[in-house]
Amino acid sequence: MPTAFILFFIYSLQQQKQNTVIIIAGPTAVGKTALAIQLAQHFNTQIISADSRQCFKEMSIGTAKPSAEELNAVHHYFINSHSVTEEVNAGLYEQYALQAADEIFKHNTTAIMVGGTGLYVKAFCEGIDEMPVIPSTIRENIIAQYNQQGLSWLQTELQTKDPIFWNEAEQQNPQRLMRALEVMETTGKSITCYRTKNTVERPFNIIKIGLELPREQLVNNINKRVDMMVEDGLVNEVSLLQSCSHLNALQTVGYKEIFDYFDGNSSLPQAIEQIKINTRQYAKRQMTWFKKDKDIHWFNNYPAILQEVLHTSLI
RNA sequence: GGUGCGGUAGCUCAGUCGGUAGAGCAAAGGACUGAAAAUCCUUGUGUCGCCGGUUCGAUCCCGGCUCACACCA
Repeated sequence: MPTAFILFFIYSLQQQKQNTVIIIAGPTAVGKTALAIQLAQHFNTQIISADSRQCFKEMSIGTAKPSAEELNAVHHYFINSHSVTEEVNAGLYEQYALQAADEIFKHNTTAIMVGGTGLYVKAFCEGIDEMPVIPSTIRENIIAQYNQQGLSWLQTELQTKDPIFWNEAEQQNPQRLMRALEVMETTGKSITCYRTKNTVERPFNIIKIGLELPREQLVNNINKRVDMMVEDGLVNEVSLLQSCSHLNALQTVGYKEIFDYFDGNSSLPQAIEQIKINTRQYAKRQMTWFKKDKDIHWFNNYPAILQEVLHTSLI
């Protein structure tokens, strides 16, 4: 039983509440999927993905989804559950994942969550504040004006319309500024009014496990995986999505670089190299996020642990 | 062999009318409550090809060498 080492650790953390969600976090290409499936099989339970891109059914190769066999072996929530044309965000994810956990707890006391989207994991564990629904016309209008008039226009808008937010804002970050502006224009209230910083107590245990690899090894995994994606037909997958390239779902490593290639802005080898670089940077951002979470129990060099434990079955 | 152009940060290059240099990218670190595989912030990095000359002082001017590229033979 290769997951023995981590299982032993999980059992040592048993708590008072009946139900438990075991969360596997970590950077891309570290080996989260394989561990999650082993754990799910051990507990005879199901998996909730916490990945903001694998939920899209049109995007498979470039998002490194679990294989068909893996999906067959263990039921996954939030994989292939949405279309790229649908809006998916952290608030929606919280609701979706809580429901999925409820479903699983009907038949099991343990659920597995796995994914690299830190904000989604946080929304699930701690809750995310109720926010007003923004009419799409307001959002589109703001985006259009920003594209036309630039950052300084956005900055002036916020300075005059929402000075409370402005004082604590990332003043160079257009996405954050546009978000605050759309809330102000919709409700007349500052987005800061909606941020309670309260964390919700969930009616189940949460055990967080983080997987980490030495930098060099992770880069190696990333490079190999990107080459594999290309062999598996990444270019073709992306070509089928060309008409969707403007959608949020397609603002994704592995897709935007191939769009650049289609647009004649780079050669294919250049695009592939850029995917590797951008994936590396993405993995780094993931680590920056997860390292801040003091509840995560880290396992370094997990494959090496596996090798060690394979022969000394603890369970 | 001759002519031309070049050799400056890990990469692509800018620059110094002579006072030992700076952009982009990469890299490293960080932030992040409805776009989060997104978005944003911070930070280095150097025998300025080698040897000599002129000069108080050379990466810059001069001479030689060397390497790369292009063209001519």
